[in-house]
Amino acid sequence: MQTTSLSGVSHPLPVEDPLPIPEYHQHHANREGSQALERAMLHTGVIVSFSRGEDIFGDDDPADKVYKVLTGTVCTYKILSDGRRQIGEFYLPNDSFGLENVSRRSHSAAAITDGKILVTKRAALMALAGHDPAVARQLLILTAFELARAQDRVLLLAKTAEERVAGFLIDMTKRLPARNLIELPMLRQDIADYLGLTIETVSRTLKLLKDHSAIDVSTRKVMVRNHSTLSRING
Amino acid sequence: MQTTSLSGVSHPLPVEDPLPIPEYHQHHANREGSQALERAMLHTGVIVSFSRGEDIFGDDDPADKVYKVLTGTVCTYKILSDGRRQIGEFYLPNDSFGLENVSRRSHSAAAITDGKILVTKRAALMALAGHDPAVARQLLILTAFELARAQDRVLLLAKTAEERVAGFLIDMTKRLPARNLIELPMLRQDIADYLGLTIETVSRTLKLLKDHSAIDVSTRKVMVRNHSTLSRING
DNA sequence: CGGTCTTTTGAAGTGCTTCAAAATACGTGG
DNA sequence: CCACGTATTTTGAAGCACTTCAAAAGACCG
Repeated sequence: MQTTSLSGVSHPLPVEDPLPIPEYHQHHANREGSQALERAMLHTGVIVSFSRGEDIFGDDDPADKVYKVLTGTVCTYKILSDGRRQIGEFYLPNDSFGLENVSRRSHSAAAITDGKILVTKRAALMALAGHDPAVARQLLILTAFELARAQDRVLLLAKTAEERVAGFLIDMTKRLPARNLIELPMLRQDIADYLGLTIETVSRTLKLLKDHSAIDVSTRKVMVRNHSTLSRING
Repeated sequence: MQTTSLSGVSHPLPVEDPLPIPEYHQHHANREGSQALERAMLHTGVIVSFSRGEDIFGDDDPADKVYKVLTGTVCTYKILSDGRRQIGEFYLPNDSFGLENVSRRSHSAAAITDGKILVTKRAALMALAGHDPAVARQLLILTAFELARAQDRVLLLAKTAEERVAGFLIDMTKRLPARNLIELPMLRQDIADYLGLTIETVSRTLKLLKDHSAIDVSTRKVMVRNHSTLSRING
């Protein structure tokens, strides 16, 4: 297996211990087939290291690869005409991205933190899926799962600032390993660009949630004090 | 094949002439496999007639079926806590929906106009996909295509009212058969709920686009006068 | 510690919403 | 085909949630 680095430094990468898989994913990466796709990607793919802020692919690049986060956090984003940045999605360890069926990217992807991703040619995966139903099945499940994610995001963006922030935090508790302590890999600006708000509104809204005794906030950590309050606010 | 009606009236349904397929879809429903899934769905599925306003499935229903619009227009939607309705997506003839990987629906689906849909058990499709790679492939392509759609919607909702309406109209020109004359199957309120705006803002914004000589508007038709102006406004 | 980046806080501005009502389109029975 | 009642769309004026602009406070890192 090749190992390359976007920053030009090559990392010989030992195959690591299986990463802890959040419950969220275990539920979907279930039964037969789960390992088949994993093996297929590891076999045909390349591990790439990246550092914070680095671009992984650009807007309008050919969409011929599929990605899986091994460590670190990645986001897709697009710069709007007025200069604002909208983040499409955050991808945490074990999340796959780049699954959408387009010829060219409509988003860019960038690293939120240092990390490693597994990069696989889509065509190679499709070929494997063509004669291994387990691979095909798992690829479909992943894609259909990402679809549900994107649909939930459409709903989130229809809500008020307080509901968006609450929804974001609830989603994070489900995606991160520790249930009540959210260790945020991203900055306030990233959260703002994800929720379609300004950084000031995010800051003020977090304070509001804190005043409602729903959470405790520090710069990079959010402690969920009252999950039901948060859920109620989420709507 | 069975034929049922949600309105309780049974329609004996002759197999109709092949529906005109918009270019948009031809591009993706290409080559080998396209017919395989189509045949699979027709073979294992049921055709259901519905009339305007009727619900096709409800929020929290088991998500065990996949749908394809034959005629008419369908939308998925969710009622938010404050009573507002957010439309997830519109589905036009030949569009598939309900592909997302969840156990229960997070949206409801309803008919925007009278029409017919093809309803297939997801499990049946998955079983067929398990021993026919062409079916599996086409199912993945459809799902990955729907994913790209949903991601584009996230971007749309980040924009200004004028950009949203322009973007909506451009999308419609791509999805509907006639290129410059958009025959809207939905009401202003549906458009508003789709774009996360109020009906008043949609009305005012359409007028604005008309004043910019980008379009002509009547109640159920929009004529695109200047596609490049519309694209520029879209951002 | 000193410098820089990030976050918070405050005050004023604005794009969209809300509320209200007129104008128009639509369906239906006569 | 017209008249009438209802549903939809448009238009106007006021309000508000979030943004913008500005600056202080705090966090991070060599």
